[in-house]
Amino acid sequence: MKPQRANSRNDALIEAAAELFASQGYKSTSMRDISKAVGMLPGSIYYHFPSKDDLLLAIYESGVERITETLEAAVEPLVDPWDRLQAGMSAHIRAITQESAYTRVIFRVEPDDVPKYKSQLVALRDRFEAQFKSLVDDLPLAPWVDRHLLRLMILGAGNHARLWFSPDGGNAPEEIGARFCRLVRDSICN
Amino acid sequence: MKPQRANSRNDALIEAAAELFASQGYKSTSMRDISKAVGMLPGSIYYHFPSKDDLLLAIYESGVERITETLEAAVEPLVDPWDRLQAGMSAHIRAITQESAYTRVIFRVEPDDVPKYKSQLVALRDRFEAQFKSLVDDLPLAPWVDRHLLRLMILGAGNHARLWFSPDGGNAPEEIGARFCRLVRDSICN
DNA sequence: TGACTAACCAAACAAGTGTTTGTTTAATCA
DNA sequence: TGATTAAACAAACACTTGTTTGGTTAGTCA
Repeated sequence: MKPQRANSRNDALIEAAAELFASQGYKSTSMRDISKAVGMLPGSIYYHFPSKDDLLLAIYESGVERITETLEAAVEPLVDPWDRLQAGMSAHIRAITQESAYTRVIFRVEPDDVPKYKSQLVALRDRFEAQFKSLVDDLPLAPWVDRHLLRLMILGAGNHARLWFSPDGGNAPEEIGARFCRLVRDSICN
Repeated sequence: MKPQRANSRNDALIEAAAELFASQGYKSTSMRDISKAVGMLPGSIYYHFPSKDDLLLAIYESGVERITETLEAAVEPLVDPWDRLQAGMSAHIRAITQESAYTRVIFRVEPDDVPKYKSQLVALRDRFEAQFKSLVDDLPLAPWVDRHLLRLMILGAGNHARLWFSPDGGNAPEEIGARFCRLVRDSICN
């Protein structure tokens, strides 16, 4: 009466692959790397997934699902538009630097790396970025502000954190998100 | 009396490699791709460069030299700190989206892709990013503004443009740089 | 003219790639 | 118990990878 054994190995496989894709990138991770990490032979992976590309696609889908839910959960209880943006930016930084490997893969692996599923991967990324559209649209801004470009700036600032964030020593993701939000919000010219 | 023939082929080779690295990425570009693009056999490349890694390093160095000079030239004649920042951001966007393949490689290929020269590539990137440090430091800002994080936000916003910039249809790099700068400068809360 | 060299070709090399095939083991279920 | 199936192994396959080696050609220079 323990039919979960089946899924457990499948989960371990996808988890190990996500960890490697997130830390080494897609092209630099071989099926042999993955098989070694999960403790099976290279060919055995193909019982669970038809190809390396499909494996990544599955990780991407899980990752986007997680990040969208996490972001929604962080924003939902808040009312003030600026509070909501801050919570969103914090969740963004968290997903990119700390959270599960699934979410980190989304920002590490570019859709270009998998021509076969490029459009799907782009669409998945868009689903996440779209969440910021409403966050920005709800801000009480002067009419001349370019909300589209503001959203792109916010997303860019968050994505970039992957390259400089340091888990120990520097600030926590929540602190970074808060400070980013304050930069956007406050008048910063004298 | 035409000893430049030698360098001309060398330049064509590095140029072709830069074009491919910028558009396809480092791992996805093979020496055979490069050799085909420049019109020689794969092995012939090794007369000019000792390895693929060294080829990338040379491109990186040229790219950083170009972008730093371009940025300096764009900023140098200006005096007002905000004008200088705007010129810098425009140059950044230009280098990432349009300019020579050399500069685009810097933002497309991550140092992680070349473990052998990772530290050198990171150092080269830093040389570029350092230029923004002085641009941000010279801004007349309220004392509570986190200049370090502001610089990271600006760099992130620029780097991100690679993923959404459209040469035709959308705005020109200069227009984007100007609007980005205005977003940073103006108070955007009501 | 003859030695020298820059620049390349032609062909292979060893290692690594994603993937497939046939087989085995262990658990499930009638 | 016996048939069935999930899940993996063992071994190879066809191909691509960066790179090396030895030879060839054309131009330079004393």
